[in-house]
Amino acid sequence: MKIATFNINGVKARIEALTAWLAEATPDVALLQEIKSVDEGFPRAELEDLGYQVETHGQKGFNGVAILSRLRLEDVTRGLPGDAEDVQARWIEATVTGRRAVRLCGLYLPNGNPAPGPKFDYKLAWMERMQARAAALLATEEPVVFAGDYNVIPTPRDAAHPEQWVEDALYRPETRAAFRRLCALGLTDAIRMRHPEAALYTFWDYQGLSWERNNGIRIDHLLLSPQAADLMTDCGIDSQVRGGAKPSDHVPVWIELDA
DNA sequence: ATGGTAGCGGTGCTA
Repeated sequence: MKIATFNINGVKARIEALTAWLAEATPDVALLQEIKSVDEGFPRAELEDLGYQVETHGQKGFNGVAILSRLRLEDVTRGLPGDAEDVQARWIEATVTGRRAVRLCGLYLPNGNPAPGPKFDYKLAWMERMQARAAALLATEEPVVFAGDYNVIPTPRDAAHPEQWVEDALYRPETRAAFRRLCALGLTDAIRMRHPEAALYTFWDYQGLSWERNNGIRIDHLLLSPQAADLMTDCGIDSQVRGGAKPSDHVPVWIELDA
């Protein structure tokens, strides 16, 4: 079972790039972030025509997450528990069953800039809520995958120029500490399990010739429960997508599970 | 060097 995460930065602007990547990469499941669309505006038919079940959690203008799956999705839930006042569409869950059932969490973690400030406070509070949800899911001892745009640069190795990020909400000590607390629950960073030392990135800014200069950061992650980590046979980053036509500023990251 | 790019939606915000 191939599971990918992709921040597509606007699903309507990206539908051609998205369908081209799906045809090439053929993931069984794609977790999308920043669809920037309400549910009614999502280009559902184009993706259903490729054989995908489509589950969306949209919002007008900003944010928004979705799951595409060629295998049947069940028990779909929308929204991160823990704050009834939070209207931002950043979390969706579903169970996908191949030879085994896997619980999927698709997430778009808040950016948090400028820091300090209310947006940074929201980011840290959101990470605390994710901590609670992850702990609850880990207690099931089932395979669980937490995939998405974390807006977290975990270590200096995850940025081409870490010194440029020291004041940024993606790299501040509080952010990195919250990410480490998540990992300390027993989650495994799929890419780092397979490639502990490599300079690998998933985002290159549109500005300043970042792609041409490989001035990237690694902020899109798949964190695996112990039972999911046991099933992983491969993983990768489709960085070539960043060089394609009308690209997102993020690229897909994927895992293969023996499930 | 106080800019620069992109999406959404129809202005300024978000990233």
